[in-house]
Amino acid sequence: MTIDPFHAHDHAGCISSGLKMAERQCAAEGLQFTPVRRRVLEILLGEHKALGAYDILEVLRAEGLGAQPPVAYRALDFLVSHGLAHRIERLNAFIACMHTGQSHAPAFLICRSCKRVVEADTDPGAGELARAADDAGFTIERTVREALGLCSGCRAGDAAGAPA
Amino acid sequence: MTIDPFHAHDHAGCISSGLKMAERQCAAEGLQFTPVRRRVLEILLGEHKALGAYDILEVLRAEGLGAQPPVAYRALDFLVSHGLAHRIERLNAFIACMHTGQSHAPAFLICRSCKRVVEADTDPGAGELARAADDAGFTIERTVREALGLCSGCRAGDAAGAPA
DNA sequence: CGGTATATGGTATAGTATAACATATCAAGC
DNA sequence: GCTTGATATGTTATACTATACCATATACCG
Repeated sequence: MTIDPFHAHDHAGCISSGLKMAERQCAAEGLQFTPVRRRVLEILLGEHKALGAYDILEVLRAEGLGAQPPVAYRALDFLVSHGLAHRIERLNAFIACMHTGQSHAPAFLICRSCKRVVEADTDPGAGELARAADDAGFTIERTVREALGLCSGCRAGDAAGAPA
Repeated sequence: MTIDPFHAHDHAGCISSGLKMAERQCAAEGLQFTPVRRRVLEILLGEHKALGAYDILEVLRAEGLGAQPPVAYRALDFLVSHGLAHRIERLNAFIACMHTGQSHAPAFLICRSCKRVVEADTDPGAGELARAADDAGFTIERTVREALGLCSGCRAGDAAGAPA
């Protein structure tokens, strides 16, 4: 695991290095890293939480970068399809990738109390899904692996409910 | 794995035994297995595919069992919260449980071609999510594990597109 | 049989996502 | 530099998914 947002870290560094990685990748692959796409990634990098498409749209709208849902969805589709962001199925929401460049099979830990999400990089060939697929002769193309629960900080203060 | 819907099996048996298991469990736990709940489970058992809440509502409506979305969602919530059905996050849809009674951490294999879904029962303590959670001091309460790809039958006939 | 919890029926609305079409911009070759 | 084809943006309208809320009915228990 590279960055653990459940604990203290250089957060300004998350944003700037995330943007730099994305610029480099887009240049290398001949992709257009347009202002809207860049800004959406920046918004996602600004939080270690998953943001809904409409949360992002609200920001874009306030900044005059686009007012209609397709603007946000298109930018998110671009980021997700090039591995710069991930969709969290359980939350119908999106989060910046924390492992850009590495080929990975991401898994996510989602804290129900503080809402933060950590991306854990895992071995694509390992795990229960791969074993079950082997047994059934099933060819995996994409996996969704998300755990909900409490991060260590929230468990300390809160065994059941959800404060902020 | 108990039943593999990707291959031939006694499908009438899926339905009748699924209903019987549910009756038994509801009786044992003092739950009301009402007509709507029973019918929704039966509809789900009739397919090894995930059905959307509105697909189910359509059937209920045609049969005079309820016409509004909350009717379907309430029955589905009941079934899911008692382990008689599962929600497939990736599809925003629902499927009957194929392992009723066993305490389990289900994982799903979803064929993008024939749309069938198989439930694989796995060891809750194993896998990449559990390892990542241990590393981070995270307490898992629920997991989502879904793989998308091609089942063996569909891979044979179709390497890329989706026929039926 | 009266009271409390649970289930049903319904209206209205919130939240998530995409189809379809028009316009603009980019990137490359001539 | 201009044409051309591909890519990106802007917008309208609508489809799909889900829940809050209120009223009524039924079930279960003392």
